[in-house]
Amino acid sequence: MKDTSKEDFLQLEKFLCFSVYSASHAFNRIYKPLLDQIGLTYPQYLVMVSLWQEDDQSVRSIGEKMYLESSTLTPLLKRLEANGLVMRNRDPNDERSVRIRLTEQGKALREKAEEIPTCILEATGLDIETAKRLNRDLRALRDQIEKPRRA
Amino acid sequence: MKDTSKEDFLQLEKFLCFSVYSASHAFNRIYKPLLDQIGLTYPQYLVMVSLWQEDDQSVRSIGEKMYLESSTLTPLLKRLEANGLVMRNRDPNDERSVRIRLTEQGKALREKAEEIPTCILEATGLDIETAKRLNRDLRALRDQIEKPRRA
DNA sequence: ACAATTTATATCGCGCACGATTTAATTACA
DNA sequence: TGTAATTAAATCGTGCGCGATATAAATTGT
Repeated sequence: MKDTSKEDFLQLEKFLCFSVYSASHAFNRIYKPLLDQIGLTYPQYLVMVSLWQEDDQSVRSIGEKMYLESSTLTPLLKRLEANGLVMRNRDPNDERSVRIRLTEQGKALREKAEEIPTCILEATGLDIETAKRLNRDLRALRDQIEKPRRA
Repeated sequence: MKDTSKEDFLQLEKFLCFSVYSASHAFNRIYKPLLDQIGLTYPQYLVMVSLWQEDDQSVRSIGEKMYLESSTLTPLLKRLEANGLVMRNRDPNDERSVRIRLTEQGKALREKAEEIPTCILEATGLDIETAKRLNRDLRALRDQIEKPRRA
């Protein structure tokens, strides 16, 4: 047998972390042409999805949901603000926190964005069941990894 | 029912792309403390894994395996070179391409890196079977998405 | 009330990651 | 053979993503 277990272990394709890494980039790439049409980047789109689901969130709240630091979100949100999609205002009840609210334009963008997920699911070639299972397993994996970080 | 199908659709957690996105970051984060010890970043580590598996590759070859552009790899490989882990030399048979070869130091690093995957698998809390299935499904997903891009 | 601590966001530097473009070498083919 | 087309890397600009640090506001403990 040519593949000893050690050699076997070193194959990139055997690394779960690489499959996740490359699948993540692959998603980024199919989303790009669709998101270009509505002027969003992929992370910006995910933030908008979160805001469409629940408007008027603090930076902190968005960060917790997206697993991102303020050092990532602050500039991203400023870009969304510069593009007229959100407003950033200090919370009068707690001047430390900044509330992010959708502008009318930001709300309106939802309509255009709504058809995107269907296009994507099509491109993945997945049946609903596999997609659901993958989603469930990946969430569990992420939560397991993040658990000690949030404790 | 409070969740209409449209509202339901907008939940971030229902987005497979977000699960992949956040799982990818999660992996990055657990690898970091381990990779810090051997002076590699996560993408650098993946390139090194590829080189440990097969030394003396062209930039192009690495790019195809990792799904990365030369605009990403060139600076990354220069950093590996600056750290004394690889050598970059034009291929005498085809001056267009650059061959990447491990230095002795780069080869030696493999020993230290070999224990990492075990630590990681432990942190994921996955049983082998689930890990294998996830890996298989994600590769299939990635390949399906990349297929039209490589055709 | 007030000093010490905690919390929320922002800033900075570094390293990806990509698209668009450039440069140089090779190949195709008229 | 010589010119056009293709190929391989590199360069540049933009936007993440994070750790370390800074700043300012709120909370805690006395």
